[in-house]
Amino acid sequence: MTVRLYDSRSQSVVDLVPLVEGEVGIYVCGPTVQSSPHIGHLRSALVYDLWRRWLSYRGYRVTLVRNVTDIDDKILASAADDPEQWWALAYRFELEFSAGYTALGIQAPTYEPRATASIGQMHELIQRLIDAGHAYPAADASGDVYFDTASWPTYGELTRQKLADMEPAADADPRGKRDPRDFALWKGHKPTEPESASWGSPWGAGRPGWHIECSAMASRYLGSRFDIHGGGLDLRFPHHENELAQSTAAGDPFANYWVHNGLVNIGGQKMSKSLGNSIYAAEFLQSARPLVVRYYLGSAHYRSTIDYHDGALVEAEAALERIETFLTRVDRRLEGTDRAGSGAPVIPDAFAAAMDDDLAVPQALAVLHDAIRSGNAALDADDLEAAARIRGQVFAMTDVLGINPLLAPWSTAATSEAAPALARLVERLLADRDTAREAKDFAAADRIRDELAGAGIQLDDTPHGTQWSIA
RNA sequence: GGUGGAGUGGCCGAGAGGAUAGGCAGCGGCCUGCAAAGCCGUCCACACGGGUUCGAAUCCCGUCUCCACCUCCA
Repeated sequence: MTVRLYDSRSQSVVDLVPLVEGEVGIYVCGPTVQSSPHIGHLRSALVYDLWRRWLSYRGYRVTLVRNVTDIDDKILASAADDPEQWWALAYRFELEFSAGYTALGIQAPTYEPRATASIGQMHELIQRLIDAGHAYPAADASGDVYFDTASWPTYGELTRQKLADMEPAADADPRGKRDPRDFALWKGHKPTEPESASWGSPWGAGRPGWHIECSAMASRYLGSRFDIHGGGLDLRFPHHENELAQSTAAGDPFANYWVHNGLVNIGGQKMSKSLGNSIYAAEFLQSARPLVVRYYLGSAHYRSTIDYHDGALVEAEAALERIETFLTRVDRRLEGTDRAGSGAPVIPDAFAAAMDDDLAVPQALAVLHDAIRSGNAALDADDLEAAARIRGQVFAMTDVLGINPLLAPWSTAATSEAAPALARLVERLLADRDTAREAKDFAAADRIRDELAGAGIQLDDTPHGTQWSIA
C-alpha cells in the first residue's frame, strides 16, 4: 500500500517516502490573482485536492500550502489605468478563485499564504543568495537584484535544459542583467508604480520578482526541505526551474518530489487570452451542476491533457447520474429493512491499488462503476445483503473522491420548509395515478406522469411502489 | 534549434508483451400497461511502415501528424 507518484524531476514513478513518517507536506503554486479563474485553474486546484484526500485516507497527516501571488507586473499593469487599486483588484480576483474552489468542493488548504505577507522571508533568501555569490544587485541604478544563472551549474536540471540551448530571452529589456537568462529576484521601485506596491529592502525600495515568493513561502511554512511541490505543467519552466535554482543555491534542499498537473485545452489548444478561447470558471459553473463539473475535471488522469469539447458535461452528467441513481435506489430499497443505513464504508482493494498508483482515478472510476453494476444487479435479485455491502463501498469510494452526492456540499437533503408540502402534493398525485393504473386508464396515468415530468419530477415504478425524485 | 508529451473503437478516456478497462451513444433481448431506471448480450479499437517475439496497442528502428515549454501562464 505504498503510494507511488510520478516525479517530474526524475521522470519516473517512485514510491512516496515522506521526510517525517506519517506526514506529508505539499506546496502547490496557486494563482497569480490578476484575472478571473478559468477551468484550468479549477482543475489544478482539484488535482491537489484529490492528492490530499487520498493521502489523508492513507493515514498521512497532510499539510497543504497553496499560495496566492498577489503582487506582480500584471496586477500592477491591470490596475494602472483604473481607479481601482492594485491590491483591491488582486483581492477581488482572489475572492473569485475562492468562490470557484468552494463551488467544486475543493477543501481549503491547510494554509493559503499571500506573497505580500512574506516579503521579509524573501529578503532573507535573496541575501543568502548574494552572500553565496549566486545573485547580484544590478550595476545600473535600477535597484534590481538578479539571480546569476551562470553561477549555478545545475541550472536547468528540472527541465533537462542546458543553458546554452535555451533561446535567448526575447525579453525586451535586459536592463542590468549580466546574462539575458538571469531572472529578477527583486525589482527596484519605479516612479510610475504606486507607493503601496513598494517595500523597503537592503537593495532599495521595490517589490519581489516572480518565483522568489514561492521559494520563500514554501520554506517558511514547510521547511527548507519538504515532500512535494506541485503546480501546472506550464509552470515547470521557468517558474519551477527558477524556484529550484534559487532555493538550492541558497542552501535549501527544497522539494523531494515535483508533481505537475496536465492542462485543459480547447479544440486541441491551450486556453489563452490572445486566442480568446478561455472558459472561465463562473460561466462553466453556470452550464452544469458543480458536482458535474468536479466529476468532469477530476475524471481524467491528473497528468493528462483534458481537451474540452461540446457535450463533455452532458457525458459527465450521465455518468454521475448512474452513481446517484444507484445510491438513491439502494437507500430506498433498504429503508425500513434491518439493513437500512448498513453497509460499512469500505474502499475495495482494486480501487485503492489504482489510487496508490500515481492517483489513477480513471481506473478507480472503473472499479466504482463495476461496483454500481453489481449493486444494481443485487437489487434486481433482491439480494439485500450484497446490495448493502456494495452501497457501503460506493459510499466510501465517492466520498474519498469528493463526489458523494449524499454528503456535503452536494447533499440536497430536503430540509427546506417547502419540502414536506411538495412531498404531500406529489404523493397525492401518485395516489391518483395508481388509481388510474388499477383501472387501466393509462391515458390518465400518463397525463399525471407527464405533468410531473414537466415540473422536473421523475417517476420510477418499482415492484415496491412508485418512487419520485427531482431531476 | 533545445526539452517534454500525445495519436486507442461513433465519442470521451484508461492500460503498457498473452484475459472484458470504464463511461456515453447505438443495436438485440429481459423487465414494464407503456415508459424511465435497471439487468444481460452485442459493437472485438490501438497513427503509418518495418523489425524482435510462440505472441505486440504494449518492446526496437524509421516515418507522419498534433500539443506544451524555452523567462507572462494552472
